Amino acid sequence: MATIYEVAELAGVSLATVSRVINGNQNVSAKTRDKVKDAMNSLQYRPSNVAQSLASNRTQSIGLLLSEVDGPFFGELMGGVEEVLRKANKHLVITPGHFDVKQEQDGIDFLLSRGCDGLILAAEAVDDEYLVELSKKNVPFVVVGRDVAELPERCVCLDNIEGGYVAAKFVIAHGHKHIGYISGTYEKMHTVHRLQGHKKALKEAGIPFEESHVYYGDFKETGGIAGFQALMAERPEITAIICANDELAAGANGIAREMGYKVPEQISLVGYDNNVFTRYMHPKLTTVNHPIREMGAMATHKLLKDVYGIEPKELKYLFQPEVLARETVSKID
Amino acid sequence: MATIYEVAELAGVSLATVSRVINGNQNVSAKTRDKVKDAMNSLQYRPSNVAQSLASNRTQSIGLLLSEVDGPFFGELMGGVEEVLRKANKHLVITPGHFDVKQEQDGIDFLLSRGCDGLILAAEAVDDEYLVELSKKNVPFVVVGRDVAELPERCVCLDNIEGGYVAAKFVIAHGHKHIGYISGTYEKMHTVHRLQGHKKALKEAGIPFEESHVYYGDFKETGGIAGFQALMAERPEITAIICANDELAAGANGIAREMGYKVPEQISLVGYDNNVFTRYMHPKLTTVNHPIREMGAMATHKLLKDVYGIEPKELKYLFQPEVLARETVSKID
DNA sequence: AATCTTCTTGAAAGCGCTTACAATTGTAGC
DNA sequence: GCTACAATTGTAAGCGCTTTCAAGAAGATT
Repeated sequence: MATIYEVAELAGVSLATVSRVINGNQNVSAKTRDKVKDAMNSLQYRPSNVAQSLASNRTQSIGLLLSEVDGPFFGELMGGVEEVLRKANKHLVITPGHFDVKQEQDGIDFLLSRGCDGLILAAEAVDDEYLVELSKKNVPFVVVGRDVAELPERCVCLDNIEGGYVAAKFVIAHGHKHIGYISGTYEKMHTVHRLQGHKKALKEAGIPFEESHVYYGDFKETGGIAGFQALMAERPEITAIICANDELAAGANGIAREMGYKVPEQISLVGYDNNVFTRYMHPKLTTVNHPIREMGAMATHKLLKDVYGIEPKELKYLFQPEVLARETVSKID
Repeated sequence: MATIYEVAELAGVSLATVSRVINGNQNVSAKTRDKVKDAMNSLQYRPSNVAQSLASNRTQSIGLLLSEVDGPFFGELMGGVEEVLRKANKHLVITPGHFDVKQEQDGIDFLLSRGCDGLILAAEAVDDEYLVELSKKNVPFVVVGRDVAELPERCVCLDNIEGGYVAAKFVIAHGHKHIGYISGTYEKMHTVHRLQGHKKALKEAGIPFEESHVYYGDFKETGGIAGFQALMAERPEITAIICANDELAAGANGIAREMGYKVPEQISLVGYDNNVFTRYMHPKLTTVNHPIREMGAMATHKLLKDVYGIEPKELKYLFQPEVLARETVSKID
């Protein structure tokens, strides 16, 4: 691989001049520029990113920490980030945190030692305090999908209270009065918020909230299955179940069919997130839209502004969820 | 961010010694090592990956080129690669090629200029020749999901002829004689191979192959819809349709239901790839397993061996597909 | 005690670039 | 032709590390 020295020599100029044409510096005469470009071409020269980074203290790359590299949710997030970055000619370094505090911290350390100019953190395991500490260290970053009170303008998130609220309201508007709720792990703030919005809608409708209408599981299909079984066994009056995410809803939908319940005729179902797979479900899942792709894109815009001064068209930190009415909620009286 | 100089000074040793302890070199006395480690801790020192890379000409990272960063198929591939890399303490740099020749080439250039020690290429758009040229350039790489004849031991792929064969054989064994086939874009080798295997199975069973039983679409849900409509309109005797991938099958399944066909009672369906979403489908899709996660992992092992001399347990270049019998194929007579 | 080894350590070059700053060239005005 | 200034180019330091080579320290051997 040719280096800048060889290019300089072949073109008969100095290193500095070659560096200038690499970086599009205007203070180079057209003639010189052509000479250098010819030399670069004939040597098939490609600047070493590593050396550039060391010298300039900029890597032109953004680090993304997410929980897992597969899965529909994080896939969309990545897609949103990647698209914006690509247009800005910046690069993406991804590292998974696997829902684990230590791995998330290691991931952040890795991205930093890797010289990322800024970070996008979809961190779920580390606590707020850790992020607040990080923010004091002069590391540009933005958090996705989580609202750290001390860090406004650093968090891009979904209004989960509203999400829980609109889901419940939608079901109530369809005449349901006995509404089950399958929740994910309770520790997560977004779980708490969704349920909080749920309760708010019940209250507004004058429906008393009952703790026994709620099942707490993991965020997986299995949780949906277990939750459905438990709720229907103990509270058979339930006519609708709202799930804290789509995987739970998919699990519930599957077991409902197996147990002989007709969805939505006998039992209505609502998901959350609008994962891509919901369109392959039957009946098509009514769910709450979680615009994670747009949120990822927005987080990227914000970071691009902070780090490179690239001005975004608009900036928005709180996204509003809405119900996507499809086929799993029926009207009853 | 502290540098190695500061650590050296605080510990009262030279740069070289600090470097040795960073790299776990054995020729450092325990006492010195401790001094250095203490200094590193108290300064919160973290070596600069960039500087290390420049000096050592190794970045400890592997580049992965794939078509898209979201989507179940590539998600699983990434997952497989990432897991193996993480265990080997190497890092992953991902770049998407978006099914486009230019973007794939740029992606490879990027990964190279980025100093990746080796590449994993799930390249679909660039031609074989390009890869053969690349192989002459002393760049360690392995190709996933594609068999370049000139590059044995560099390609990890699925036996797609066998895949097409077992799918057709499975359907034939269930008594079907009029079998439709929804194919993806014909230019891709794996498409050709799958259809080739399909024909082989027909031939063995004494069923004449008819060109009008095949529909060529894209690889998306839309192709499945269009294909299903076209095939059923023109060849209503068809009782089973084999699709070149799961998305096509999902499309076919959806439109079948809409058109009032019962799957599998009236029409049987087979997919290909075993994407994760197939488990959310109803009825659950009978499909051909494509162990892309394992293939990604295997490609990574091979590269780890070539680049860093890490010996893998086993190496395997050709994976065998098999039919996962679920709920979309019925027995007829 | 003198010599030979083996361990540890340090000095210094260099990885391929960027970027002040200095030097040179070119241009315009007189 | 000369000066003043702008445009262009070059010099050289330095980014933070690795690594070769040599030197010094400590043990082993006679």
